Amino acid sequence: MSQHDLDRHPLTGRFLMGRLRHGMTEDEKDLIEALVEETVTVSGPTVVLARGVLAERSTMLIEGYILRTVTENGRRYIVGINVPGDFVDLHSFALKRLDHDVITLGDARLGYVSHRRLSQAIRDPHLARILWFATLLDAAVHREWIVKLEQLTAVKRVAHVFCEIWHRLDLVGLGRRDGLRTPLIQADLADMCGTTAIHMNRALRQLKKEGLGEFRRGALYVPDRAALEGFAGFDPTYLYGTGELRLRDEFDAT
Amino acid sequence: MSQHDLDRHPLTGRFLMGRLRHGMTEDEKDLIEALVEETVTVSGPTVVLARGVLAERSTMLIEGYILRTVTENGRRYIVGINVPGDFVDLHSFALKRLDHDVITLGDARLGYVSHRRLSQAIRDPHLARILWFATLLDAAVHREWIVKLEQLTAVKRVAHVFCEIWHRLDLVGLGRRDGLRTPLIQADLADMCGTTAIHMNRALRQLKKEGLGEFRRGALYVPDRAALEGFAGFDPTYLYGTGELRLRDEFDAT
DNA sequence: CGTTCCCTTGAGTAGTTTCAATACTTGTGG
DNA sequence: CCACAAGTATTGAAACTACTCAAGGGAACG
Repeated sequence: MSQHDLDRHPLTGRFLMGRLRHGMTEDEKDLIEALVEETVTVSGPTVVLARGVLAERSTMLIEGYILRTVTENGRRYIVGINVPGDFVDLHSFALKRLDHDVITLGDARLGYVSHRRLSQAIRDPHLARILWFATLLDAAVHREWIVKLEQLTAVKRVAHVFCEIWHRLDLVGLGRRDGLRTPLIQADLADMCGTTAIHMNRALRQLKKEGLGEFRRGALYVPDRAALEGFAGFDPTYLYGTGELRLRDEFDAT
Repeated sequence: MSQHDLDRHPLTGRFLMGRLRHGMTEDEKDLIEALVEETVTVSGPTVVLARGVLAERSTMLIEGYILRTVTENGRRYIVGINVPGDFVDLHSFALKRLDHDVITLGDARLGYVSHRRLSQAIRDPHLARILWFATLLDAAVHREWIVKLEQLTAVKRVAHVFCEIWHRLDLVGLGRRDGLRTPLIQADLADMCGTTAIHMNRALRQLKKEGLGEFRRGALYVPDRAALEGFAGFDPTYLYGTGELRLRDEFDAT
């Protein structure tokens, strides 16, 4: 089903895959694919869009990972992570200047979309709502992070982060069976979970000790996915791909 | 300046006040005011929109406060608070079903806007971008909460919450000189800061001891606002009302 | 005048941070 | 191919922060 989609839309074929993509027409998919004016491949940490800089384009993440970070008092905090198919800074189209930095992690392939073209595209109200929806998905993920930071200890937080990344990879057809591979290091996980790298190290050890997962240089090996998700209290509903919140035909109704 | 605006737009006159409102034409303001089909006054906790329920209208908060909550394992977590002028569940227009509950706090006045009318309204691309912007502001606030939960101890978290509410009230012309009055109780503050009511009680005592602010039955008295903001590490830039991120003429340019 | 909701306090336990020090890994230049 | 440097991962001990359980106090409202 989605292989044809990926062949036809090699740059944006994962955009909203598993979510609203089934509600998009072929014309709309083609149009979004055509929005990408230029693609680049980068390696190592590259700033896609820095806080406070006037944005004139947005970026589709085609391959690789991206972090959204805030630096305060010399320390870095991570407020989100992106996987392929994410229109990572689409919100800069309306905000114009972001409150955070958008930075690649490891090797990544990016597609640039000028705001001029986006302005044209949103003249179609249906397409506008699809793009709007995509930015609101980010906000839903933010809320889940807030809940989990309010609720969980460090061990469970990192377990939840793993579950989320894994599920998001699944949604766009990149999930593996036994875990995940990312360029993340322990310090990154710490910055995502609001803890120190030292404590994160102990948290990972505990995960391993309890047989929930083993993290070794960016790769997580999970013997029992359900056990990990249960431990973290992970419920993928907030990702709007499965479960009660998933969009059905209502979207076009009103 | 804004008094005339409030007279002319008694229901929606605070919408985006201090932010993008200066970039709206009189026609647009009138149009938004006319979106409100019905207003209601409620007292006590009232569910504006519950998680998972198909939304067919959105709600403008005209007076009072609203909380966004998530209930998990029998415990409530607060992921955001709204003040007058907030289009509290505008995001339900694109999401259709929310991942969280939207609940009034104390007495409140609400204005309902049907999604049918919103669909009409966003045929105007400029208006669509204004509404889009409003929902992205929420996301920016979410990110700040994430950073602060990752960064701060309970005492500083609650101080930050106070600073945020105060500043947001200022933006819509409702800020007081000496602090703020809300229907919040200590348990609410605890649920916002990811701590227990007992610990919140001790945190508030410490705030008082250090002369930063005294919280008594919903009212906060602050002798030195700058001291409180410094203590919390509060920087209002993320609210997009002042500072480097504030929207200038760029919005209409592209 | 009692009930209910909200606030307060103490003591013991669990989770996290900090500082200091030590290993392991990977890539680079000699 | 080895030695080194830089980045990453690991460990221990003491101090701090927050949680839980248990109990009591105070104000508001019928």
